[in-house]
Amino acid sequence: MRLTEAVHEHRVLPGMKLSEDEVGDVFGVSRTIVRQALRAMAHEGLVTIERNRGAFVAKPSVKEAREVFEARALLEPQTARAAAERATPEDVQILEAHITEEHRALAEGKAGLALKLSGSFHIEIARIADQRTIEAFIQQLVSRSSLVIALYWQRRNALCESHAHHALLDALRRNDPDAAEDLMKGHLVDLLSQLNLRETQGSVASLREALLG
Amino acid sequence: MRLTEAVHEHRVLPGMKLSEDEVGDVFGVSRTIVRQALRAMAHEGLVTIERNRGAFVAKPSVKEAREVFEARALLEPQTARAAAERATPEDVQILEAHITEEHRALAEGKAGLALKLSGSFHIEIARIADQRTIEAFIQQLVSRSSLVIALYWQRRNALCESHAHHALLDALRRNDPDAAEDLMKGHLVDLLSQLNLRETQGSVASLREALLG
DNA sequence: ATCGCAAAAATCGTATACAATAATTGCCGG
DNA sequence: CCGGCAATTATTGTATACGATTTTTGCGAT
Repeated sequence: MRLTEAVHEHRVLPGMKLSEDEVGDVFGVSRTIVRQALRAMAHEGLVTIERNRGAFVAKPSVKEAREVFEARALLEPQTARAAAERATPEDVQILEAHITEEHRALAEGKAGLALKLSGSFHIEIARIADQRTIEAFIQQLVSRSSLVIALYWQRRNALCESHAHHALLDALRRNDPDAAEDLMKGHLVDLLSQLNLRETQGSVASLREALLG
Repeated sequence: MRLTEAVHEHRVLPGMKLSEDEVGDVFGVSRTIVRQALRAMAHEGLVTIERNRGAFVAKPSVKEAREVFEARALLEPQTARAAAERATPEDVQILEAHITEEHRALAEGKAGLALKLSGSFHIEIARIADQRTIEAFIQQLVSRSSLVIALYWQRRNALCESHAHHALLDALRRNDPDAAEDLMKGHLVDLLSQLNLRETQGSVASLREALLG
């Protein structure tokens, strides 16, 4: 859904209220549909719903941020290993395209889009590993990581990322499970180390502006 | 929700149709509420929704069954380790109560209830580990495991289970992370080994009967 | 008797209307 | 001038109504 993308691309920020009427107006759909979408997003941890108060973009706590990366540390290295065992040339090609897109987005200054693509790289690896169940979990974790990054990221440059992804791609191309597992583990540690896990409160702008701008 | 419990206790079986009107009648609520619940259950993999056809209790394929246990194998041993590091006497007491209830349910011939309690034992361990994110994943996996068991279980006796849970409880009581991790790993392997992962098609009885009986 | 097609019934998807709850505003008293 | 209470406004929760799609049923032809 487009609202999910807006969250992934940091066009709507944690804490922002997602009024049912307002979202419905923006997308030209009824509240029924909006409610469905919001509840689905709540299930993935992207929004929190407070009874009789409405839906808000989730603001992961520091503890939750750590939990997300701990869960990723349990799931992704092993998944990268399995992916390296199974990766075909077609898979490698798809991942290459992903990285290319990611670079282009960065070059065009679209940091939000680049972040979203960077996340889908991880999801694609789970798909290559042929683990749909784990893939769904990783998708959730990547989504929530995006919120964590919106809240706790220190640097503004995401250059380090692309290097790690390149190295992972190489390991998959060589069908080298050990390398893939280690690289993924290191990559996650790197990501976590670049977070500033202290309390901050993000600013909340206008929803309509963020979606239409 | 009560419908979720009915699935966990094998009172409604995989493949059974969950008509919105019928479920609404049984519980005395509107279709709106039923739809919310069904969509939530679909998100957890308990039911599958086919557009314009309705919701059905999910029938995990053999591949999906394997995936569920592979995911559990990635998450639960580490979680048991963490739980063993943190377990307090109160935690141990809660788990003991769980096992007692489980035994009583078995003694009373309520196999479905015993199965549900056996699942909540695993979830409780994640709670003790203080990992809410992973806890939510394990909850999903336990739910889906219940469906897998309904479809692929061979023996009718679940006695082996209680022994494994006892041993795990001991490891937690002794705050022995290594033992907890190994025991959990072995427990999951045992569970998987008792499944007959060949295609079967379960019989589907009447919904209203199953819920009200 | 069986297959195919058409009409009827049932069921789901979406929109809208009404009720319940929370947030806001304005007023009054201190 | 400030704080608290009441009425108003806004927003969500739930039910219901209508349209779309699918499934079933019944009839007729082969």
